Amino acid sequence: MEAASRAFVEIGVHDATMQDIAREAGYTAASLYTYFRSKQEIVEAVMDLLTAEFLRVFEQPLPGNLTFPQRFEILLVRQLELVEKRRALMLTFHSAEAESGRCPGGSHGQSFHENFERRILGLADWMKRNAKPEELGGHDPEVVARLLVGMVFGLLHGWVARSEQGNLADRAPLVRDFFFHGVSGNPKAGAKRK
Amino acid sequence: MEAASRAFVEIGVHDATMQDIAREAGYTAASLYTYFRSKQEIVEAVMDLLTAEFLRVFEQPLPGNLTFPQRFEILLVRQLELVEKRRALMLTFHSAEAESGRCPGGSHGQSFHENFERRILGLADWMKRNAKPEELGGHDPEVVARLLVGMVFGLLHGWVARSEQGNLADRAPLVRDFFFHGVSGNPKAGAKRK
Amino acid sequence: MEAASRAFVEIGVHDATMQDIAREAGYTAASLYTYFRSKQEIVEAVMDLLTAEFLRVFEQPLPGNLTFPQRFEILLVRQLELVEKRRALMLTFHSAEAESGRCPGGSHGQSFHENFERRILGLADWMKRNAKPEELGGHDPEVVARLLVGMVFGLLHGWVARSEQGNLADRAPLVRDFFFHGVSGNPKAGAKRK
Amino acid sequence: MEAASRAFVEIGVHDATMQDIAREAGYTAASLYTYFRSKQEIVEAVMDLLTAEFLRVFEQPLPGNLTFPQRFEILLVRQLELVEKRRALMLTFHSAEAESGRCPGGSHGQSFHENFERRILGLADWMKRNAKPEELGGHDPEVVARLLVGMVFGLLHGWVARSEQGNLADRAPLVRDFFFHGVSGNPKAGAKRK
DNA sequence: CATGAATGAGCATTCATTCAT
DNA sequence: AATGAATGAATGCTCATTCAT
Repeated sequence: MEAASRAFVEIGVHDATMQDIAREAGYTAASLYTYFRSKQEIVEAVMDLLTAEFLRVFEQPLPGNLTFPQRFEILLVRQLELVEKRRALMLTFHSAEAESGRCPGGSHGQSFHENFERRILGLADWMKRNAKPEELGGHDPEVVARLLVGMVFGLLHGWVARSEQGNLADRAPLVRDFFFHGVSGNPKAGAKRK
Repeated sequence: MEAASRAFVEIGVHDATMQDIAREAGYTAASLYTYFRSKQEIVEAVMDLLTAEFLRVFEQPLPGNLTFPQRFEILLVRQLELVEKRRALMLTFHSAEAESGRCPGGSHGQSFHENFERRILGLADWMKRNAKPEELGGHDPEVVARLLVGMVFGLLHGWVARSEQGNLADRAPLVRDFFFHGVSGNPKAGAKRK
Repeated sequence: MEAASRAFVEIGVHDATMQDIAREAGYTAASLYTYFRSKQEIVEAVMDLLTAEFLRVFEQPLPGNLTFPQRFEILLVRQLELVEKRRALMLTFHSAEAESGRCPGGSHGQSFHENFERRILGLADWMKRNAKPEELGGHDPEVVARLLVGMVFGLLHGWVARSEQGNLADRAPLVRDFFFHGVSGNPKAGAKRK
Repeated sequence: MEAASRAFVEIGVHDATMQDIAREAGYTAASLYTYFRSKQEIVEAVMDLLTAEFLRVFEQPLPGNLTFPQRFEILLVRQLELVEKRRALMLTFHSAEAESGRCPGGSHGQSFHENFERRILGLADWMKRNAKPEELGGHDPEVVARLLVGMVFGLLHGWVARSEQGNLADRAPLVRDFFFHGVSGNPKAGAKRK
């Protein structure tokens, strides 16, 4: 699966052939079928692995006596670090989602779509456990999660598009401020941004 | 190109064959080559069309005597309406981005990636023209645009994932509030949301 | 047909499309069908034209009071000049002969093969009319013609292969000597060659 | 490659499809790609094989104490036997030379043209090693080789055109005489030909 | 006479997958 | 467990040819 990830990143999920994956793994294509029933199964396994990494972050323990904004920032940094670490793979999957069209037969398992949703629901769940409703401004946690994941996706996209240097995680304060106060900024803290 | 859009949506950008596109258009595959040099050219033409639609919104005139938040909301509604109208196509393209791998040669024209960026830059430009820097909280307009487009993407994703009923444009107030004040909500207006 | 010749030379008989020929002629492909029933017919027409040029040389009058070797040299120069003038086309056709395989149906008319033979038979006929049997050493005129045309083909090939400068016709004395005396040279004249 | 040769002969180099070659070989078309990267590669491999056969003849040892004419005749017989054995394939290739037009890029490897030249140069080399300059009448060995190969080509052409019976090798004495003495014949031996 | 538009028939090539060894 | 060999099923693209205008 590590090898497959590399192949997907370098060649693209769809364009990577079984040969490519096998070469990366040091096997022949035929051998892959000892471990996976199909290419689709490999794709899904790699996707699942990635999603699992994200979900695991939501379950990592946090220091007990923190406020929601403090816990939020820690989570955000962890997520951004993970995004950064897996950025190539994430973008690759973002590009392969509908590859198989509208699920002919509806049977091809975990699409990227589904994985994206699982990540959002995981975050929404974390929100429910870590924030009181009024700390989310009364918003539906799932919607909030959706907006946040979207924002991170937007950042990721720009980060890659411009081959930006520096850590994506450095953007955490920006995202945190935006998340809590929007463009109006933190009125209590006063405006002091880049 | 209308036919191609339909085929892409139904079958997926990659899986749609020239036969599929042609059938949808009432032609044979060979005929398509009278108008496009390759399948890739069709894909790019459709992408460009979609991007052009978005960019056009940024140039539509707005009533003169409006505040930035008011102008913002109008733009947001227009964008959301467009997203809604083209939702299937957008999701399809979101899934086909890296299809050709890591751009061997870097020459295959307008990828989805590029189109996504053009949309963000178009929005950033609109921000510069319509908001004073302090109205964006001093943030870089491009970053703000990126976050906003990301949020909309997140909403679109959920909307489709759950085959949500109702207009996506109905979410405009939600996004507006979130954009200006984050989860903390509009302190002046008081918190009274669903 | 001039345009077709150009297209054949530049692109190859098989690879030249009707579009190519038409472009060269200043027409559209469809228009060609006003004058020729098929591409095959164009190919044959061009071939025939070339063969006719060769055959015409065999009918050009020669000064009356010349010896066979003298007449031979004049003919040779004329042939070589023609070969030189049409060298590109000749080589092109040499490359397209069996293109259509073993004549499926046997109906596709004048192949290059046939044209090659017509040229040989024309030369054999000229030999019969211009040389007494003993002047050909008692050889069958057709065989002699075949050997001679072969030699010229060999020269042409090398001439093109090495982009040789100078006139091919300059080789006439060489070929004449070889034709009459082989490598042993003209015993009467003594050996004085390059 | 044996199968490819058969297919080329029967159907023509260009018209033979991968299917044809595969069928002849008892495989499917896809299987051919296990051994050759493209059809062009097959063509070149078969050409090379043929050329190699010819070149090998030039390296076969000859009895030591023979005169040049005697060695020449032995070589000639061997060449003619090879031409006879491979006649169909040779004629097929003679027809496929310029198939790819004027070598766009000039890189498509061994064309027939090149193979033809290699054969001539091989013969020229043999001449240099086996004949004293005066035995070639002072002629450039390459030119002599070119003329000789041309003559053989002319004979081959006629042999096939008329589906001639009998061995092509039987013509060796004819070619030898012509090569050494031209149409004037061997003055020492007196004229006694068919 | 000329052509834009359209197409049927092909063709080289790719690739996930199978299976005997 | 591993693979060399093989393939069925596609797929993008080409091109000679037709025909209504």
